[in-house]
Amino acid sequence: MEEVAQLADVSPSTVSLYLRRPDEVSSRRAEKIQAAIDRLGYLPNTMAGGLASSRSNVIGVIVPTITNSFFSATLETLERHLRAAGYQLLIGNTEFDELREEELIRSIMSWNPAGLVLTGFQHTRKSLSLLTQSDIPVVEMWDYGKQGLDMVVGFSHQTIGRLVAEHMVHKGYRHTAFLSTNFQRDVRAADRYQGFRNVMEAAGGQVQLRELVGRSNTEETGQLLRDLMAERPDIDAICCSNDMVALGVMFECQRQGWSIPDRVAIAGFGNQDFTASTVPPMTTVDPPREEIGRHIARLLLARLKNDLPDAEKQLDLGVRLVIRESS
Amino acid sequence: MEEVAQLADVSPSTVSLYLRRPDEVSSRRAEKIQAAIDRLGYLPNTMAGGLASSRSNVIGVIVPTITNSFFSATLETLERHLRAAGYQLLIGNTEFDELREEELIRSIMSWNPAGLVLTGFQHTRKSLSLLTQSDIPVVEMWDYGKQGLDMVVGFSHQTIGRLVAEHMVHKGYRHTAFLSTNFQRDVRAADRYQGFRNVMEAAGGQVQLRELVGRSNTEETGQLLRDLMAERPDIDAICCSNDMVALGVMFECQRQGWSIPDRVAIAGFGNQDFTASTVPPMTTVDPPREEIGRHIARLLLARLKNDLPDAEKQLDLGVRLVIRESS
DNA sequence: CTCACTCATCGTAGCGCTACGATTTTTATT
DNA sequence: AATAAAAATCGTAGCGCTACGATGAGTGAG
Repeated sequence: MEEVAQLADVSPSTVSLYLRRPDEVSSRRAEKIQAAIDRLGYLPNTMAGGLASSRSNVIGVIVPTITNSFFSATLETLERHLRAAGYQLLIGNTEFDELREEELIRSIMSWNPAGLVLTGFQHTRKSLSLLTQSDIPVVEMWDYGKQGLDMVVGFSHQTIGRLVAEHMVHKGYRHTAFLSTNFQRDVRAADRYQGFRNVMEAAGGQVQLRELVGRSNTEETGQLLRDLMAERPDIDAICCSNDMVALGVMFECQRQGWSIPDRVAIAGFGNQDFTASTVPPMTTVDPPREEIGRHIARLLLARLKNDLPDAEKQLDLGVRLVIRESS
Repeated sequence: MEEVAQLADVSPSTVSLYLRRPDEVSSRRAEKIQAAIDRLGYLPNTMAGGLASSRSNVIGVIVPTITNSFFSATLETLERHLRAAGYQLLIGNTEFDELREEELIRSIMSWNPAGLVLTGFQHTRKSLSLLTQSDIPVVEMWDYGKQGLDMVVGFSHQTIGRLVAEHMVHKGYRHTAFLSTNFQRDVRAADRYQGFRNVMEAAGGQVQLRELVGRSNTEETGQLLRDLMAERPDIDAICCSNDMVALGVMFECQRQGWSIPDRVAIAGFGNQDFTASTVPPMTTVDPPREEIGRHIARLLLARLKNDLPDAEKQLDLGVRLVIRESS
């Protein structure tokens, strides 16, 4: 910066000002400064800037895993919008472990970030106290309906289960199963199950619950399905905790020669790209992946400019039931 | 830090030393300092530390997209290994745009990172000069065989095409097609095509090339396949640029009643989880997703300790052809 | 042509930490 | 007990920038 200033024949302060608020510098000097910057290949030191101004352009985002098209689509959108506003994302993944989340929060907070985005409402006590003690804006995403720390952008997972169950009840299915990734890993799947079961049982139907042990994996899914159908041959519809599980179920049905939806109806969650093309096309629920990212950026930016009314801090983006031929 | 020092009755220097190299502080003070830290909930300021030591614990990683299980698996592994060594990942995605990559490099370099990980060998002139002018360790990943900037960890995409072609030639297929995501978006798919075509044509076979327009998407894939087969009904094998495309092809075959592999054989790339469970199970090529992450971490850490011999800077991790019933 | 006023530029004092040499304390040796 | 050597602790001077009040240049009115 010193060097740039010398070459442009101005003081370092002016260079700094030019970098931060270019229109407050006369165009004559602005040009000289820009020329000097280009010539020297000068890159400002973000850390020094952050230290001096005691705020940073960092926004931390913590997701369970980035190997999952759900969160990664949100991340990508969020990144695009926040980068456009001059922010840098610091991404951490908890691998579905609350303690890792706590570590990550600690680690990210040491950057004194401008904001923090977490997935869901489940955090350790320590995490909560860390977050409430600092006054960093926090967004909890991908869920809705519980007490949030600050801002919330998501949707209700119970509603998803409810929508699918209502659809299945309407279609006349009563002997159903809920085939799920492990609840311990994916707490929100448990909410979807709750929603599904409440409606199904209220309508006089039954729900058999089966959880996968490891990461959801189409092979294990096939095995679980065979066991389930051997034990409960009357099952006529299966609600899967996500599209990947549903895909595994569809493959197994094809392998066993069980026709979909006549022998058994199937529904997933996620509305992943391939669901439109399975044979038959898959009924699923479309979560607002990108919208979540977009709205988080919006709320966060408004909050950082201090004009976010309390009334708009919680956002339920809803979901859309996509009915196709598999049910 | 000041406060911690006062509470623990030592100087700030000692607190700093304790934080950086705890075993150089007597256990008596170490305990007092830790107690003070806990009591005050002290979190060190990473920016101040980075500024003062003029090096940071940041490692930048730039991938085309994180919405892709290829890169995200590598990212996850890389993150785990580097975090264990005290580094923080700064992730950027280029959305397959070289200019965005340049911007990202600039933005990440302003953090003066300890290292930088890029995807592939294609960069703008400016990017190259930025990278060569600084002495930041650079890793180029997910490719191999071209001239790298510094370290390289990946595998040859031509080899992948070659392996699939050799397998298909061996099985007697000669009227083939290569169905691909857009080469502009995915430059490495073009290498796979080259490898495939070289071998297939050398064996007297033919290759029809078809590129998808947008993001790979199973619906568009189906359309493209129908057109292709209408135009070239003699086609007996299709090599797809990745598993998702191959899945779209398999669905369309099922819909059309074309038996796999009798009417047409199919191969993909990626060895994604679902490939083992499709009907029939899909022939594909397994890339060393996690290994790439692991080895990048290893090379980078060795390099940062200055003991990476030049001979070990380039790493071809190879791939594995996974032959299943679809071909 | 002067004066008050506005806008552009500059100088200085930190931001919170680390590096490093100076100083003090502890330990080992005779 | 005295001394050297080693280990632990401390004080000071920045790291590269920004914030902010001080200074200088430019502008229009009288």
